[in-house]
Amino acid sequence: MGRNSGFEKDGLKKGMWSAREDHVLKNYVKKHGPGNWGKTARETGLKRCGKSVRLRWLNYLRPGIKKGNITEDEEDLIIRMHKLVGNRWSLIAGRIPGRTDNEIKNYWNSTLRKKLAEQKEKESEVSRNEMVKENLPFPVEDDGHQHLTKCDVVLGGGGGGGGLMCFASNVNVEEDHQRRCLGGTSTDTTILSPRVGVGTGGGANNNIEPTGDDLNYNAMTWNDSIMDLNGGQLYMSEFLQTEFSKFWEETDRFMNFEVGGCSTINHELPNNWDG
DNA sequence: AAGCCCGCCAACCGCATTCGC
DNA sequence: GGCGAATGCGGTTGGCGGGCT
Repeated sequence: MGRNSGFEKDGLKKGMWSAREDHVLKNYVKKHGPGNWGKTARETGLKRCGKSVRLRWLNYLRPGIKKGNITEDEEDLIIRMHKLVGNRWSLIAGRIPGRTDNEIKNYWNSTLRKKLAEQKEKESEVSRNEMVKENLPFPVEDDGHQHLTKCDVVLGGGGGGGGLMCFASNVNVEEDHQRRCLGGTSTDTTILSPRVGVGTGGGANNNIEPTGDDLNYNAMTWNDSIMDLNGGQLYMSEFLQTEFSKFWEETDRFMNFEVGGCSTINHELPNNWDG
């Protein structure tokens, strides 16, 4: 498996690592600690470039590396994280102990992408809009607007104040949406019906407001939300420190969107839920 | 049995970012 | 601030191995 073992190019060894090379690298790192990979490569006499040495250590030799199949829980987390951050493999790997970005990337490209595509294919066979419409107290016509899907999470970065907040809306966003559409000023890209969101800090302009009425035309688009995260490493890192199991639990409780169409089912927030 | 195909995954590569001087 | 080296990251490559014909 993998590259062929031990051919040389420009005086540097390429391809698969031998057991002896692993042994040498392990011993060296044990003595001197990880890092300074160029020096490590030179002093071990491994005839590998620093990059190769670093990669071998991080992806294979480093203590705590978990080998073997990805569990269902891990897979679930990968899918959810990927929805949030996209191909940020190192970020995703950071939330899954013992797994490397390379492993997750490979797993995604070889297994999950295909799996999800098949799943989506199946789902598209069902007329979801019809199902959803049945749950609404008034007739709905599809207006082609972009809507959240069940697993989407609305993220907003806020200025000032640390910590995370999680909010949810208990307005009937569908009704709200229809009302605003009648007003004739909505846009195609506005997220019209967020039910649950997370943001950092409080009260900043670019937080998605938690009420349908306030969720106006300056609301963030989905892409804006992601861009905001990318632009705010601090917020993202704070977010990634959250207890995900609890977070998803809350998310699942309130997000009952179905894919496509105007599709919310009104949920009242529990009185004691304070986000 | 032999040849072919394809999925898996370790490793490579190029680019971006960070660090140290 | 500029520059080179080191490090980090994500896309891609390519060979092994198993399944299929």
